[in-house]
Amino acid sequence: MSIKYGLLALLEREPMYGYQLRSEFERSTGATWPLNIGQVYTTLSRLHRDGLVEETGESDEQGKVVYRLTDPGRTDLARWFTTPVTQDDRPRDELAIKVALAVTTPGVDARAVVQAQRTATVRHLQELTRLKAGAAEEDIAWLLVLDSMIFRAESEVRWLDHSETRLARMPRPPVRPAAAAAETTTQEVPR
Amino acid sequence: MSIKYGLLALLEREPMYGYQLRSEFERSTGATWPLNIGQVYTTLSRLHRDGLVEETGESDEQGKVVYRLTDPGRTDLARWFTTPVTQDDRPRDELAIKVALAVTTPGVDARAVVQAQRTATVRHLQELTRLKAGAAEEDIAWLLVLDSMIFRAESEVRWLDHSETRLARMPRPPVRPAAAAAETTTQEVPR
DNA sequence: CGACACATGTAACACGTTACATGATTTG
DNA sequence: CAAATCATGTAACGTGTTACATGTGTCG
Repeated sequence: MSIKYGLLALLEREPMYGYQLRSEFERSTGATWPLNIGQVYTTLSRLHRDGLVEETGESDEQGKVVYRLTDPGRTDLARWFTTPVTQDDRPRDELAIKVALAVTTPGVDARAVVQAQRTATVRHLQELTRLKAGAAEEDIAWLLVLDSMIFRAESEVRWLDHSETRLARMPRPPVRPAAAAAETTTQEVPR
Repeated sequence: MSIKYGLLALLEREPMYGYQLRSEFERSTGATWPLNIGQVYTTLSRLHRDGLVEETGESDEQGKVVYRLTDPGRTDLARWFTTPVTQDDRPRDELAIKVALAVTTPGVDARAVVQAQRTATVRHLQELTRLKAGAAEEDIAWLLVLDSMIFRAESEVRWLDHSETRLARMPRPPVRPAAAAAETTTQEVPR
């Protein structure tokens, strides 16, 4: 969904062709989320099919297919901007799922998972800080995206620390991978 | 991807059938990310095709198709648990994209977007706090997921506030939707 | 000329959602 | 018995990625 509306927003600024849309999108978000060019074309064709964009007469130079917003497209875009993002819109959080399942999966040391992630996230945070130092002051969009990622990474580190202390005062680290699992449950052991 | 490994992790705990996998997954994550039952079956068939799970002889009751991890499946799962989530793994952040594009889209009041989102996120945060108050102390997985969402929502509010002040000391709120856009740029005006 | 960036598209596949079809078991 | 829940699956579609095919324009 984000791509669909990303393209519509860029077209609201000015009519554009596919290749241009990709570079503008990546410029606006500091190439944080590189946009696959194939997807731009398929998304554009769907937007065209649904009447949200139309081709300006290809009076332009050869090849380039320039698109422009239609009125329904403008309406849809305005709706997107005025409607907040809800929990249902957000994708599953892989990290949260991983840690949540780690605590109940036999043979997995949940605290090791948390610590490894913490190292990776802190490293990422340093990279973000470095990027921010070199960012142009007038590139507001990119600065906002950068800050967004920094805030998120910081909160992730805090959550990981919080999780570690919560795991520290817990019953028992799960038993060893292979041996000693049968004497408690005694389920039917195949082969 | 999270689903694939979610299923593998549950199967590491104990062999299960599809319907059971869905309920266990939702129980572990507090029904935060409801799991579509159709997807469970298609994912299971892919996992089976790729040799990561196998059917235990359907010695079980009629109907129920019970799956069990294979050794390659166990290996793949262990790799998932020991490899941190990187930036590339994460999906695009729709909110960040929305705000970033709002600042450069004519006719869109970026600060209104930020404020509307803030209201929605604070409301969500209250709901999460309410949920946490009623959560069982021993349900560690669900508590971790809840905390994860709380930490994230809090950081989102902080970022929105930060963005608002950044937007407040900015050149000019973009011009009105329709009129008065041509006298500055004088681009070719179609139709 | 040859390499590289620009530009458009298609095919194949993975993943995700919604909706439908089908039947067994449980329970009011 | 009727309705709800349990249980498995498929079809259609949207979205995203990777890879390929094809051609133009530019520059060393």
